[in-house]
Amino acid sequence: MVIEVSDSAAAPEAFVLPEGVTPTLDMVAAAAGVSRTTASRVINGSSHVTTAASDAVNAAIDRLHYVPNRAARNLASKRTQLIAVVVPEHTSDFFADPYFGTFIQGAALRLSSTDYTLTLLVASEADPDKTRRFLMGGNVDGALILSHHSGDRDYVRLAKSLPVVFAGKPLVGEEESQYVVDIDNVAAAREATAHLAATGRSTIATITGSLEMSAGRERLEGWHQAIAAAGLEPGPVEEGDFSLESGGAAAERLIASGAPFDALFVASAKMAFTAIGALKRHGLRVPEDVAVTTIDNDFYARNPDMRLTTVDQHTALKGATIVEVLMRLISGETVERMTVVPSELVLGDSA
Amino acid sequence: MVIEVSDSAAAPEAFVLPEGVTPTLDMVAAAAGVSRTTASRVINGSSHVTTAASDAVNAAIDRLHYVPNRAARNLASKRTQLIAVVVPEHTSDFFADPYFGTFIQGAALRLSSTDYTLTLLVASEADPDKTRRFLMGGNVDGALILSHHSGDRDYVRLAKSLPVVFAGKPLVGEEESQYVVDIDNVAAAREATAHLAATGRSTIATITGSLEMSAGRERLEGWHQAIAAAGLEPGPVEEGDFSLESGGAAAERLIASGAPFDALFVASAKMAFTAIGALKRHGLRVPEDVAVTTIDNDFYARNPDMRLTTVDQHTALKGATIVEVLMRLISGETVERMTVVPSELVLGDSA
DNA sequence: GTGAAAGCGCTAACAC
DNA sequence: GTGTTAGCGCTTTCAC
Repeated sequence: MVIEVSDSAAAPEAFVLPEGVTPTLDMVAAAAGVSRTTASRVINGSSHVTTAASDAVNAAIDRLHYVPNRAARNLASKRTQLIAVVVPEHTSDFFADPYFGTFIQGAALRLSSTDYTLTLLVASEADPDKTRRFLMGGNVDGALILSHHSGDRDYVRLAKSLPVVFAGKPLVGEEESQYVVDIDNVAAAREATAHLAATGRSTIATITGSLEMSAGRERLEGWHQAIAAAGLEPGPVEEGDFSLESGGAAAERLIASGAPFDALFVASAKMAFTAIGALKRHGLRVPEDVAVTTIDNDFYARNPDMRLTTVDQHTALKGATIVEVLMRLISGETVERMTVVPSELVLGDSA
Repeated sequence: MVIEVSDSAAAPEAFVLPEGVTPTLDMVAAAAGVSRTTASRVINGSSHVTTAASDAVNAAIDRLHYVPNRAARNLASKRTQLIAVVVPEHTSDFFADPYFGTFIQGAALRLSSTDYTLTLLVASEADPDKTRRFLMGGNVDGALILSHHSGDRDYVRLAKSLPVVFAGKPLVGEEESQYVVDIDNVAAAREATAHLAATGRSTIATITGSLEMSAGRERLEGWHQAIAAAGLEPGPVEEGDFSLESGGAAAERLIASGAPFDALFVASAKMAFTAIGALKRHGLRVPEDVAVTTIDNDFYARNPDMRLTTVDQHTALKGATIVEVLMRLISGETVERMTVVPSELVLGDSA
């Protein structure tokens, strides 16, 4: 093609990559025989371009292996194409938790089908302002907050000047001013507890998550609701904090209290894992003596020793959904404040 | 300074943020009474600026809450301040693995003390070229490859046009042309196995990792070396693939084979976890009947049922180190092809 | 439908 | 040590 270049016009250079030179939009335009504007239009999928021109540009792009320069594009368009996933710094455990990875996977995968790029922002506790400055400084088009702790208040404020979506409800009120993606914690706990009642258990205890977090409180509420719906009396309650250790510790207290129970709803699989260990150490068989259900279908729930009967909260889907919501927000669409991700009971061997 | 502004020159506006207007470098310069260049110099920490000017600029920055625009900065400087962490798409398990999160944590934390931003790039298997284009298109200053599989060959090639560091050796040869950060797998396996020999065990079996991966092969080699050093005969060998299930399956085969053994080195804690489950199911006590050591001090090794005697490979440190190496590479320093991250034996209850 | 011209906010020679 | 002058590569009015 264009092998016989006459002396006259045409720019042979436009067709040959001068080795090591990154092609620019202008080169593409030249090679396609159109103006830079038209080339830009084609790249950005604008209509109002003849198919002829469009084809020529695309051909040139392929030929030159053209890749748009993000910095230039962002500068001119005043968009960054970057969205931040903000994670808390401290909890060393947080990163090792399968929840983190799975969530990120869902988010990254959803994002990879767009022009957006995900950046992981570790919220420095030593210098919280650094994170805020980065977010507010026009470095990102939006943010996903993947934390649940005290500092959340700051992010709620941040939401006033930047599209922000929370994975799970932040503690503080102001429900009206924040976007949240989460499962229905009350319903999930209700379902897990109802399963225990449905299988004939009469005294259902619970180990709660941190009651400082809405997930903890809501799951406790779900437990209450299911018990009431089944016409039972609430069994003993022990408070955990969603950590691995707290599950076993709470189970120990439950046993030590002497209050009898033949079923147990634990607010998370991570806690259920150690709670069951404690039950076994005390000679209680699961599910024969104590049937156990929980929430999260992660490693702890699928562990080889015993597959738990649990509520799968589709963490990867949650990650994808939160991205979805953020994208809508960024593009100016109207979005529900609360987006509920479906969850479902998965039967295992613990109940 | 410049408090008494006369009617004449000076721009009072420079001191007041016109509400909702993002301050630019020019505004900072104006407010500080210097040229844009000087302001830029101060921001970029260049020397050759009087402290007076420097102070004035910094004061203006604080007053205006100035944050540099990354796009503009990147465009002008031809740097992106972005480094990509490339992870494989497929292995859904990969993300849920504590290794992933812990590694990312280390990398992100190290990076947060720099001006660089980390972006997570999920290598699409459907369209591998997309990942390559993104990386080659001048979108990032460097890349960390956190995969170990077949596709690695592509990244090795990529390393020719972009600073790239691998977490763990890619399979393919060409050791001379790639930067790698890893523990000494041979030494780690040797140490874990030597511990078994040192505690008086005489027949040490092993469950290997995938022998398609250098980590798998090297750990097997370490096992061999330790056994030879102890003057023992090699025990039975079963091949796993680093997956959770493969550990249990390999242990079953080991038992089924009838070959006796009183110790077992498993190439990863993840596999050791299920392998021990299998041993127990067959009435073998750990460590009484079979002493077990492994590699990785993650959740699987610290599980509440039994803390394993294992080699901690300091995954977070590895993440930080790999960033360190990449940063050096980017800044043009000479770096060793291979950087070894220290590892150490941690005693538990399994051996 | 297409192009010309004007920047986006910053860094980097190059003079002074 | 500091300012002036050009762009970086792209999007985007605004005419045509």
